[in-house]
Amino acid sequence: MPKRVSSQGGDKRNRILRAAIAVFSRKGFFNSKVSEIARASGVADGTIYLYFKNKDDLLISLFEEKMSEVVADVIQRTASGGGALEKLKIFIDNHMDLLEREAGLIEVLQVEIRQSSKFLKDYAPVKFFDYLDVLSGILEEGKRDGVFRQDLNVGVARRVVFGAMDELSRTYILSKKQKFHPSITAGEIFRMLSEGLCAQRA
Amino acid sequence: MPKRVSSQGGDKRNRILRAAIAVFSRKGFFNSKVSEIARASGVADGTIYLYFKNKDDLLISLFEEKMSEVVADVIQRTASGGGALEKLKIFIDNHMDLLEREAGLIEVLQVEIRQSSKFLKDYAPVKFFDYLDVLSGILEEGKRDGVFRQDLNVGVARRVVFGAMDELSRTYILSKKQKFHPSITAGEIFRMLSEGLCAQRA
Amino acid sequence: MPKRVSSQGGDKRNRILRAAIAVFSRKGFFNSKVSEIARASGVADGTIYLYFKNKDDLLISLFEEKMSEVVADVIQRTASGGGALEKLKIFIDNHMDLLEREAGLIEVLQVEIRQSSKFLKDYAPVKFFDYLDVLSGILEEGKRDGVFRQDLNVGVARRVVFGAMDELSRTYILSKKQKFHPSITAGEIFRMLSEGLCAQRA
Amino acid sequence: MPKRVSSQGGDKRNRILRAAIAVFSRKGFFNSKVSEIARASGVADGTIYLYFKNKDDLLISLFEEKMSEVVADVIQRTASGGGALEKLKIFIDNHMDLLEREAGLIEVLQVEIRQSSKFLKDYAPVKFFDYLDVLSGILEEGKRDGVFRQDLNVGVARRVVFGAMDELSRTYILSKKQKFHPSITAGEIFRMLSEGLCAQRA
DNA sequence: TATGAATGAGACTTCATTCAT
DNA sequence: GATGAATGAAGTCTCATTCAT
Repeated sequence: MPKRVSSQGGDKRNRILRAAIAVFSRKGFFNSKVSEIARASGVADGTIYLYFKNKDDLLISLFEEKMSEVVADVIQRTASGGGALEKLKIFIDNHMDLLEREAGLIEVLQVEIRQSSKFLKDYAPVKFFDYLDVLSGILEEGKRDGVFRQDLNVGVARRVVFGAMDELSRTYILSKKQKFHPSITAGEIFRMLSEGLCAQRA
Repeated sequence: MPKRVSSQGGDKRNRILRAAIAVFSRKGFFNSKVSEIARASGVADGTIYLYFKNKDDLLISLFEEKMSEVVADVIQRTASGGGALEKLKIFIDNHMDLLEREAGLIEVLQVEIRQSSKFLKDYAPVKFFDYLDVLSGILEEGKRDGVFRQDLNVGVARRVVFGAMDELSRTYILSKKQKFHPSITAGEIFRMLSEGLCAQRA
Repeated sequence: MPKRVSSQGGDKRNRILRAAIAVFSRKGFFNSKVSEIARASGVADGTIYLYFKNKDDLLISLFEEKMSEVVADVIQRTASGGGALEKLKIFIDNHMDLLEREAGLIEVLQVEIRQSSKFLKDYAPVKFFDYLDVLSGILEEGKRDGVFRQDLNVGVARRVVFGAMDELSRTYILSKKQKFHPSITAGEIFRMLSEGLCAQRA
Repeated sequence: MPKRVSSQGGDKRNRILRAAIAVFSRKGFFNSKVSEIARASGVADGTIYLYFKNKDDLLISLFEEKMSEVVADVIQRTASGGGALEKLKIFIDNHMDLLEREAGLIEVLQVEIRQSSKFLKDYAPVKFFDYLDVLSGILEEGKRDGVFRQDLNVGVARRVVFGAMDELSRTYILSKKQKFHPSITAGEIFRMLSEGLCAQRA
């Protein structure tokens, strides 16, 4: 297996990864054929097995590597936020913006990875937890600074935030009419999560 | 094809449906074999095809029928709530409670059906929209009564609510340690959505 | 198994036979389903097995019984012919006329029975030989009376006659435009076989 | 799909085709299993699908390709005949001779292809018509040259000739005792068709 | 006799993976 | 490293036949 870092930038391994995102996002993991990814990458079927152990490994590698970039990126972006609330806004904006910047990737994550824990033996989506941990960090900071409620259960809250973003992502992806523009929706989500649904505080 | 309505409750069609829920929820749709469902139902492989057109149809039927019951049930339950806020609480409580009452079903809905729009040709998960529509009704009522913010975007809000519940459901299902008990979590979700994350209103 | 001769005329066994002809002639033996024949007969699937041992037996019985009628009929018809030549003409006319009187039956015989010797174990199409024997009889009579050539090989000749009629039958059946009307064609066949292709005798 | 033209004569595609002829001719199309053809070809089941779309395609390809050779060959052979009558004799001799040279092929053509028009959707046996067209050409030539009757209906006549040859072929194939030797029979057929059955012209 | 739900063997076909070149 | 023809295990589905009613 060739080393991951190649001398050339437009490297074969990356072409396969990119093609896999495209194919998986279009047809789903189980309906995608390895030969299809090979064709889309411009390599032979067998070549894929020089870079990845098998089809499962292709999906996992894809997720791990791309998610690493996403996590590193969102850490940097939120770092520039003044306070927890602003950081949360950046996080949400960024997530929804990924829908446009990395449409295929998000689509794969949406449907494939979240069920992968069930189908792929012995796989824990570490990078997904890293992503959630960024959220936890923001929420903790907010609690510490008195911006968020002191009795906030961060474990639940981070899932509420992620779930909201994620569901709107799915809506966006599946909707053919594309009713919500992701960046506009991001604002709505942010307000709803920070202020709540109620007209006035109980 | 035998008639759908049988005099006995423990009818063959239902046995297949129940077995399918169990198998699909354990291994996922694509990893489930029809023969496995047959074995679990105590019928021959061919018998499944007397009641369902094919494997896809089994999944869709399962979803449509079980979701119909869930929708009818939640409509009735929320009807008893005094105001929109109480109805919302009931809705969320009920959703999280389904995790215990209908564990397998929820698991199937989680991972399979929601992606089905992509994989199953010409299938729109009508019953899922019915479920969301119940939420919309509650949110609209809340706006009308001044309980919820007047500028609430119901289309986004219902997805935020559903996404939050759904993500916590997944967390619950996938977690082997079962950190959050669903009913306790329901309270957290409700508070977070109604009041927001912030310590005080901006 | 009920006795073949039933008290009622419009008997169940006959309904099945008639339906089988219709179905086999439309889709061919291998593409026809027993349940389809049952439906077309207005009986239950299982009922067919009260009258016939299995699907093969249905085909064979159909052939034997209908062919018996055809043979008996053509014997009677040719008996009225004055000489061998006239009898031959009657035989050919009758064969082509069957295409209209018993379209489905002829179609089944065409494609199914003649290969049956290969597919159906231990089956000799006795009735088909009876039919050919009628032809032999005519040819022999013609030789005896000096109407046909003395050196005629009857074994070959009867096959030539039958093959010609049969091929034109197939043409008629398969042709959607129905170029040849069977009775007109019958005349052509008769002339060609009796006089030959040549303009004048060598 | 591997390229059709291989450098070696004993190419994989051809091995499959040859095996298919053997198996189809022995058991008939519907009773032949793909796995049987694979075994007879010495390839894996899946390999067949690298060269042919499906089982139907295998039959059709077999027919088209082999029949092309037969047509090309008979065109060349008849070309050497002096007149229409001699050409007709060559045509008939050749057809009967195929029974020995290409026994399996003829057997497949006999039973399978001629019914295929009914069972295989959207398939017209073009090559079969090409074969008949060679006959038409000979008959037309004979009419033009005054060798054959001027009032000969070529459309019917070519079917009479073909039907006669074909029926004798079947007789030969099915007969276990092999009463008629094909080449001897060919002479009988030729005489019968050219001169007719009658002792003297009516 | 008649029914038709149930059976289950077996067929076709797909496709992840391998390995000789 | 790269190829892609070949493999063959495995899955979905069909349908002739049975048998309890």
